[in-house]
Amino acid sequence: MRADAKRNYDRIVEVAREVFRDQGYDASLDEIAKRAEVGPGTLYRHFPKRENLLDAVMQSWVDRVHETTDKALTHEGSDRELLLNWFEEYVALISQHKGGPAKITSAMGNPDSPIMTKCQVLSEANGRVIERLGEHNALRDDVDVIQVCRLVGGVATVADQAGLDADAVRPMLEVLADGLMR
Amino acid sequence: MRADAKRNYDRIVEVAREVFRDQGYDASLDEIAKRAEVGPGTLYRHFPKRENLLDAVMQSWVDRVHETTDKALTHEGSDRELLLNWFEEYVALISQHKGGPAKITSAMGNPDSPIMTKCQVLSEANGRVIERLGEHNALRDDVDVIQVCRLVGGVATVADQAGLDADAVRPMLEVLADGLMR
DNA sequence: ACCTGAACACCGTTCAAGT
DNA sequence: ACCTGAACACCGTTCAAGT
Repeated sequence: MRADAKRNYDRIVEVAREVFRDQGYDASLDEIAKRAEVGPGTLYRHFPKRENLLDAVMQSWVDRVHETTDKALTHEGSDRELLLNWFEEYVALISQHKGGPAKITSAMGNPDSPIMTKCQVLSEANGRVIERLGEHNALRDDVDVIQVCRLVGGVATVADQAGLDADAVRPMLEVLADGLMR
Repeated sequence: MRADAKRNYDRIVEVAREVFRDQGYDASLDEIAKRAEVGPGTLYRHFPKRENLLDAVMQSWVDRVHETTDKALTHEGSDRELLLNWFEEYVALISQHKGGPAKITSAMGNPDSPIMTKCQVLSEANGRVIERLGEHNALRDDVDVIQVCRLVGGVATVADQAGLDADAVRPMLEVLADGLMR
């Protein structure tokens, strides 16, 4: 990649991260191009679909997912508390930007999505937690990782779109945790 | 209301019902106006916000909600089966149009939404089922009607946006049902 | 090879003119 | 009182011209 191309690429991603944070995932691409001081064509050259830009923005967020999962697995307390705590972290992880929970959760399990690799990161994180609880025989034996992603993602999506706070989300996650445990 | 106004109102709603069914809730209002053979201003006069049009389109659907609830309450079988069967009907009811589950579920509990009365119909329907199961002491005593609407609506939203079929939805509803029962 | 920015298409929304 | 449709603003997307 040529030096000026890389410079533009980085500027666009940096600006997009700010704009998505402030205005959500449906923010105007035109404004992102303007703020990054590039023509709209340049943005399209680097990111043919909006989701390609989302994927680039989420790149720096992968590390945080791993850290959060590591930390959740060291949780002291009952299996139920561990699971519940993880679900809250999961909701927080995918709710960084308005509109994020819906986009991420609907892409989950779709191999053609531009954000597929990010979905895999989340799916694997969930897998680690489920596996740990599986060692204790704490979960139903028919639980599917992707189903759990969709269930918790569904709660996050509703919370995001209805503007619910953590206090309103918690009891819903409790229902999920109870429904998933033996 | 003047005769020509009523005629236009009815035409718009009729056309909108078809277009929403074919293209989902995000269909172009311009196209609806064109197909109904009215100017865009006429559509805006009758329906200042898109959701006012949704509300009018959903009017004829209220009867079906009541019928479906009546039928679900006569279900022979265990409490769990009754609840599960009702959840499946609920998902079907709010999934008539693409984009519907998200709009309806995020409006749930918001008194300012133009589709508030439709949300109340759904909430009351859920209340009747919960009350019935409450008589048998089958449910946790801390379940809130609106939480149930959000949980089942969240599953419906994810299914709608990811294009999942009934077979993929069922196990998720089972988790919800199990999590809600004692 | 990459960028620019004019140009196009589409959509929501408003409002002056008309009946 | 209601309708019409031109007009405006905004946005995504493309592509010929330029470096």
